[in-house]
Amino acid sequence: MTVLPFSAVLPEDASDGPEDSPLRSVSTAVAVLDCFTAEPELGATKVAARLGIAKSTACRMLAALAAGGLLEKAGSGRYRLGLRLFEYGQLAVDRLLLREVAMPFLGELRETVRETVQLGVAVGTDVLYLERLETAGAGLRFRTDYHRNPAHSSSIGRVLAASDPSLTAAILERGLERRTPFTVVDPLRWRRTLVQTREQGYATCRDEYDQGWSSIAAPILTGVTGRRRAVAAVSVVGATSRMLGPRKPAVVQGVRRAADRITVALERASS
Amino acid sequence: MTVLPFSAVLPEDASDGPEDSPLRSVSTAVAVLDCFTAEPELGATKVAARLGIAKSTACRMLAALAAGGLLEKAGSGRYRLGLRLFEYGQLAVDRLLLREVAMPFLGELRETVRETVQLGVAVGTDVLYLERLETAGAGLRFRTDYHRNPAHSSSIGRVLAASDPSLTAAILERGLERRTPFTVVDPLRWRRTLVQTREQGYATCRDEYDQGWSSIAAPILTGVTGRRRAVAAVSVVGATSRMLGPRKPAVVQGVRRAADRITVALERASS
DNA sequence: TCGGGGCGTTCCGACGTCCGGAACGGCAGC
DNA sequence: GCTGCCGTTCCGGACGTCGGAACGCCCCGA
Repeated sequence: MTVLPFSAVLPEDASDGPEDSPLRSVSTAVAVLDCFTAEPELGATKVAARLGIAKSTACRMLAALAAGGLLEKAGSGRYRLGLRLFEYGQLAVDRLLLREVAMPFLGELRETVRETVQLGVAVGTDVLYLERLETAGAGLRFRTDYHRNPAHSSSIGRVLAASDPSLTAAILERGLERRTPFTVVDPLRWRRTLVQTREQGYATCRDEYDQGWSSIAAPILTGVTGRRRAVAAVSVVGATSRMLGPRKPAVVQGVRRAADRITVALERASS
Repeated sequence: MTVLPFSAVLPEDASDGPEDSPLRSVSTAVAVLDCFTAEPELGATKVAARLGIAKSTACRMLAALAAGGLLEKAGSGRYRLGLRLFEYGQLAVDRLLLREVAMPFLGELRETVRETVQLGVAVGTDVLYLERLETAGAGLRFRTDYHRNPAHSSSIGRVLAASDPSLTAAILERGLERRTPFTVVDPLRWRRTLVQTREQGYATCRDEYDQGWSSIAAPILTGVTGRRRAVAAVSVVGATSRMLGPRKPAVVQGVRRAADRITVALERASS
């Protein structure tokens, strides 16, 4: 089992670029799948328009993907992502040593802080959440319907960027999109948050993604001493008043402790 | 949002049959993906051998899928399932009304019984677990590294088959594979468990999949009265002594109550 | 240190599969 | 009932794709 897949950074997004790789039909099939990230249900016409291919081609693609279970046919000729993708996805993360090792510590952290706990990695310039443990008794429930965030407005993203110059560059090149009035969109100020993150050993994110919600993250490190890099990060997210008020020191300590213990456990397990 | 994808039954497995659908390369690409359900890591040679295609073809397929993020390249030319599949999979289940509606009730059920709680649907002749809520204080932890079971040796599968003759037939046609000395492999006896399930309104499964572990399941129904069908099922799984001993009535009541409430909530939400 | 085997990758020509346009059939709305 | 929209099917021509063989690499054993 491997700690993490290779493409932790820049897995070549290729949102609309002309796929120049071989196996054109396979490439377009993947592009067809990608259409369903934005829209939950799509028909042949819309897919064809979005990809600039013939309607008949789109129709064949949809049918072929549905035959393989990657898509499923809804009633009126529309399609949606299939459950087989859920299976594959579960297999993919189950085989990640990182997740397996981190899980018990995430559970403990949730018990300690009684807030939502997350485990995230970088995928391109986004943060992908491999795990999210919710807690019942944390007042309002945190939104659970996303699994990917722009890295710049996330405490996990900040932690990951702080130890990875190429990720930092990629994020800045993509641009710091404003989500709330509090999102840090000035490159210089954003870079300063990274410096602070390195000094403190943890990152915070106050109201920058969803107003009223803040998070604190700490890095899970790998590599030899002196050249350590964050492969992932642990974060706690909750209402801003609970995160950055009087409880902040306790939360910070909990997050850092969990991340450090996962780091150690990961080293032992991958040896 | 839709309650459940269409292919709740028989999404055409086609494990090794000669794909007669168009888009041959897409079909083989899907077949390549399928190879990774059994093995976590594969190279071009093994994929080619398993599918009976040329090594060069397999290599191109792997490269194309990796370019799309569905696979990721491990160090030495080997590949594994990519994190993008995890994303797609999460999207697929997030868009299921069933899961969204069921979640709070599953959480409550876990608090009540303090055991692992599952939500499952039928996929072919297997049960696919859409959600599994573990509990910290339940003694030994239940194995968490699978998301798909043969339906015949699962209480959820029994509940689903009990209200679906075509699923029953498909399961029997595939054959009742023995997993433990307690697995019901006699078709007649197995049919009787379905009858009992219908009479009781819930199903049990004692030591049939993993010795020492048993489960109790109740159906989530849909459709008009008189012609109701189980689209999914809730189950509680734990050590056999805790499941089928003195606590059994309490567990049964809890499971049935949760399933009934999800049924009602689903009707209201999809109207 | 050297040689061999295994593996992933690349190259090439011939084959055949896939693309795009147009026509068909079903559905919903006006 | 008509009309527009959409998913699906059919067809011929173009070009992407397949399989075999050769290459380079790494690992293993001598």
